[in-house]
Amino acid sequence: MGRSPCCDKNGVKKGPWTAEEDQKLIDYIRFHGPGNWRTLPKNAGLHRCGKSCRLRWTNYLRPDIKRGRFSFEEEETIIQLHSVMGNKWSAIAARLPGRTDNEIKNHWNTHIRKRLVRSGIDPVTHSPRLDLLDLSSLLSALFNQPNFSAVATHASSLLNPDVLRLASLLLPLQNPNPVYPSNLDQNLQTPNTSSESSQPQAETSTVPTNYETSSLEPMNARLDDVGLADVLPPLSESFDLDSLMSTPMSSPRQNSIEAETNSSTFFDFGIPEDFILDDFMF
DNA sequence: AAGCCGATCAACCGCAATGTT
DNA sequence: CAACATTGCGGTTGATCGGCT
Repeated sequence: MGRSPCCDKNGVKKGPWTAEEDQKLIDYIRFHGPGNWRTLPKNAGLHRCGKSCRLRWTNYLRPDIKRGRFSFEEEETIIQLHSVMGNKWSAIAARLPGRTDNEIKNHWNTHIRKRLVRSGIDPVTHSPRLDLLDLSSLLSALFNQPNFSAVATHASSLLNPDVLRLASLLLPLQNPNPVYPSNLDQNLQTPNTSSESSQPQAETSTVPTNYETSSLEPMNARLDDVGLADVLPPLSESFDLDSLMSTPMSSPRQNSIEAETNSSTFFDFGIPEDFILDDFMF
C-alpha cells in the first residue's frame, strides 16, 4: 500500500512558527474546532501542512497546557510510569495533566535519563548498573575523607555491601595516585600475590579477572588491607559479579516487579535514621 | 568581542494504527 | 475486504541560548 505524503510539499512553510501563524491557528480552532487537520491549514489561511498545525496545537497552543519546570512530584511520576510503560510517552502524558508527550519525552532525555545514569540506574530497565555509576568520583571522595572509616560505615549502610566492597577494590585501578589515610596506599597498590590461580591475569590489573568463588579469598584479604574488613562483612559465596555487571545497556524492558526486585537487591536507597548528611558533604 | 560547546526544546520525519469509503 | 485517508506516536534533528574561554 503506497503511503500518501502527509501534505503537499510545494508552498508549504516549515520551521518555527510566527506569532501571526499562531494567532491564525488559535482563532480558527476557537471558532471551528480542529475538525480535519488536512483541510485546516487551507481554511485557516496557513501555508503549513495539517500535521504541522496539529503538532503546534497539541504541543504548544492548546489552552490547557501547563508550561514551566517539572516539579519533583511530576518527575517521580514520570520515572514510575516509565518503569512500567517504557517509552509510551503519550500514555505517560495522559497521566500528567497539562503536560504533552513531546515535553515529557524531551524532559526525560535531557534531565531524568542523565540523572538516573549518574545514580547508576539503567534508564531502560530501571535496575542498578555498576558500570553506569560514577564510582571513581564517589570513592575518591570517600577515600580522601580523614574519617574514612566512619564515612565508609555510613556508605555501607546506603549501598549494597557487595557493591561497595567491589568498588573499593577497583578504585586503585581507576586512580593511579589516590590519597589514602595512613599506610593504605602501599597496601592498595600491592598486586594480589597470595593467589595461586593459574588463570592468567591482565598485566596492570590487581583485581582477579575471574570472580568465581575461588577468587573471593584474596579479594576479602584486600578488604582487610584497606581497612574495610571491620566495616564490611566478607564476600559471601553467593556473590555473583557477573549478574551485577551483565544488565545490557539497552536490553528489553523488564517488568516492573523484576526491576523493583533488582533495585532492592543491589542498592539500598532507604536512608537510615542515624544517617548524618553532613558526613557526606565533602 | 568573538568563537566554541553543550544543553534545551520546538518541530520534523517516517512508520504504525485506526478510520472511512 | 481492500484501498486509501487520517491521526497518533516515537525517534531524531536543528535552531537557539547561555556559559565559558
